[in-house]
Amino acid sequence: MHPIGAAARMSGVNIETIRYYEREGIVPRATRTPSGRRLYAGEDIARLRFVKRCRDLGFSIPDIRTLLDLSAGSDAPCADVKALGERHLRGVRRKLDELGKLERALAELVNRCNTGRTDCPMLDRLLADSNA
Amino acid sequence: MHPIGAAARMSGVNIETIRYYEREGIVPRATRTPSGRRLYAGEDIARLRFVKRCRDLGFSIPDIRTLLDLSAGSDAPCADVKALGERHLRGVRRKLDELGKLERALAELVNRCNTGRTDCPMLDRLLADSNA
DNA sequence: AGTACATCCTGTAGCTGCTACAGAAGCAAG
DNA sequence: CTTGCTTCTGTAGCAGCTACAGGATGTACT
Repeated sequence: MHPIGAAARMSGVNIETIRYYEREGIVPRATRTPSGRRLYAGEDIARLRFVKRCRDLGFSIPDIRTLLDLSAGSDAPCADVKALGERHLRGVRRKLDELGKLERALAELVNRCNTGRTDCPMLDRLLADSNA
Repeated sequence: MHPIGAAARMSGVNIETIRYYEREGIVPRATRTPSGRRLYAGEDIARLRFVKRCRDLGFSIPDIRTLLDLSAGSDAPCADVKALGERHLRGVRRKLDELGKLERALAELVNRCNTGRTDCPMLDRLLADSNA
């Protein structure tokens, strides 16, 4: 059984975030020492690591709750997990697309800027009356 | 002079957000009718549109403040604008890169999932002890 | 004049997912 | 027994809005 600092190091989730997850019920309330300090067993740390990996993949907290529920159920949840993953993937791809467009627009604006001139093409564009 | 609803339609910034921008000092306090309603002139709406375009390009509120200051100054700020744009562009590219990695990792996980099996490769991966 | 309805006002609270304190207490080593 | 690290609870803050509540105002129609 490890105190929260060790659990943080082992899971990669920082201390404050672990406490936050506990408050939110993403991880169960940790057992406590008589003085009230949290203690984590291997499976608790595994769960933290699971949450961390999901977060690193961009899953939202509600999605992670669902994934945890699915992983706890005894039936075969692969279809549900896959569906959730695909939905999330579509969201990621949409964002990627939007960010790509944004990058191109921004790069074009910045490229127009030839330092040393009095007027600024980028500002002019941003200030323009129309959207054309 | 237009009331806030018209200003919102014309600028593409929604009403609550306009009020928020005023509170935050991103746009100056609008003139009021005797009864206290906001009135917007053409230049006010242009400023809102400027802010909107910057937001659409992903600039932060503090950055937009800077851009507004630069556009208000009488000297040639193109170098500064360009520098700010490039800094932001680097951030966008970094995000794009991270999101791309995430997309690949997620796609790989989802692809492993062949519905209909009892175990779920994606869950297994997320639950695994190691990071390998 | 009355009335129905849209628009607007201020002020405050909520969203996401943490992060950062403050102030107090416990714990381990020398 | 003191020093210094860790942990505790509870609360507030971040970004950038968005969504009320509860009230006032404006406008159009009868």
